[in-house]
Amino acid sequence: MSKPATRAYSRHTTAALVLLGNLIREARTTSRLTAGELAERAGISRDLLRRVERGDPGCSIGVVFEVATLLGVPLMEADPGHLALRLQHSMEKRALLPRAVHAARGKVKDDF
Amino acid sequence: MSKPATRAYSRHTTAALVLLGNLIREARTTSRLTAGELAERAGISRDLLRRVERGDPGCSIGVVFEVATLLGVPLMEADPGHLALRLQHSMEKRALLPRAVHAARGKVKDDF
DNA sequence: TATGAATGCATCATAAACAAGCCATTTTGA
DNA sequence: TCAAAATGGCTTGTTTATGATGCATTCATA
Repeated sequence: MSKPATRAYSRHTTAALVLLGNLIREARTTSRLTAGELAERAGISRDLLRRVERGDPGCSIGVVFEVATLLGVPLMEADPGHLALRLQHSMEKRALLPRAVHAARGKVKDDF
Repeated sequence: MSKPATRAYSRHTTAALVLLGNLIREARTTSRLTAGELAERAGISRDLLRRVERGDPGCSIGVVFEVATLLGVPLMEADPGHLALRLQHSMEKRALLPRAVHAARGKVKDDF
């Protein structure tokens, strides 16, 4: 009984997922690692790695990011090494932002 | 008995997750959307959105990416709009790559 | 400064991810 | 070519994420 995907994903989301999966697989083959080898290093099953490389939306984001990290596939950062810096800035910025948002009565940014 | 994260994540992975969560929350507050409103639009519970904004590694990557997409938070693409193009290139490239990797006997890219 | 609203955080039931194992098929390199 | 190895794709049982609910706390704004 294959689950009938109770959740819907936008085209953009699907594209991002599949792209990330492709990048991971490319990086793995470039590194000459078998699926079994990489799965073992990542501490996951070979089956799960297969889903990751496919861009399965149901995979845990932590697992996907960890595999990408193991292979050196860039995640959020535009230039490598800037992730930590961006995170720091983000944390500082957050301290300044309002902690709660009350329902907007006027116009809401709705153009998406 | 909540088992405390049987899985281990690297520092880099955690940073990327928290950063993405922060970006999502910043985008939400900037758009003046409450957690309940955004959760409803994303088709998820408010509780899950909270975990997403926290950078919980256990969240489905599809859910996280979908929320980010709803808010316009860039995912893989350096410049917006290039995701589809990158995906296309990736798919073409994949057709040329070897489909199986046999265990390397020589030296393996192991420097990570 | 009130006060209605938003958020944080528990708990519990349920749906879904995940691991393990197995076999068929494809691929690589000798 | 051919045999060993890698991959694809199931299935089953266990672990875990998720939704629903409720409540305490904090916040925004009138």
